Amino acid sequence: MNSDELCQVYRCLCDKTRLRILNLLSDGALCVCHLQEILGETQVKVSKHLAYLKSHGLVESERRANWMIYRITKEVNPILENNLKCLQDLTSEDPTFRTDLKHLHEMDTSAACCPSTN
Amino acid sequence: MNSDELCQVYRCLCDKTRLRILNLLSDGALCVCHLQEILGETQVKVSKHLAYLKSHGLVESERRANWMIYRITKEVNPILENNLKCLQDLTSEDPTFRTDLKHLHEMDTSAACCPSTN
DNA sequence: CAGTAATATTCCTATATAAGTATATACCTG
DNA sequence: CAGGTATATACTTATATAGGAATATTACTG
Repeated sequence: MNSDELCQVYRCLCDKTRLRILNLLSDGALCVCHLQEILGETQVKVSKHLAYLKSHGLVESERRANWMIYRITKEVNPILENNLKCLQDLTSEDPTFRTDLKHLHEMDTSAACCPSTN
Repeated sequence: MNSDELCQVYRCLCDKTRLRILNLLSDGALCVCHLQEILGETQVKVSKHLAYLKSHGLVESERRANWMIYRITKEVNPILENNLKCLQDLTSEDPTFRTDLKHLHEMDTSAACCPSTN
């Protein structure tokens, strides 16, 4: 990785919605509709931020029927990995991250779109 | 630190000139003219990026006669500290960072503006 | 105090990007 | 294939910010 790619990773990290998405995906893959529900944001907004993250290689996606499942890219960028750990440390301090994760864990994962339901 | 402050740190990190500055300052305090010379950028550009970093608390400055000495803020933000370490790891891979540090070490530090000359 | 050096700020323009509205695409079901 | 659901894209507007030119500020020197 060079300095320009590094800047690009930070550009991905400097938006709150994207940080929230990455925080949630750190816990495992999720479909757009679940992200949308947890974040309480519009479909367009979530979809566009996911597209941004994907276009810069931080996440990857896979279609399952109607749903698109997003996950942190498997060969994780080391810088990203490092910062995702920081995010987890912040979870205890920041109410947004904490509440997001709480919602995630309370969520019904029996729906067809749930990646775990395979 | 909360999620908004975290975003702001990443905003500081997502510009190449600022990353180069932080990389150099990781090695110790420097005046604007030295940064300017090493980076090969205009005075305005360097000064404005330093102002940006300062306004968000990543660096602090101190006047010494005609010169302004900038350094990484002493009570370093843990996220910043973590990423500065990553920068150091990247130094071996990225030509820009490496060359900047090389210039720094070759620089004449006997000038009046040098922070070490105290 | 006049001149000079170092640095900061103001004003301007160009570009990236965030977010909304509307529309398109992909896939499933009957 | 018609209709519905999930997701993506195009278009538009507003805002942040990068960078340049000119100017202001601060401090030193004689």
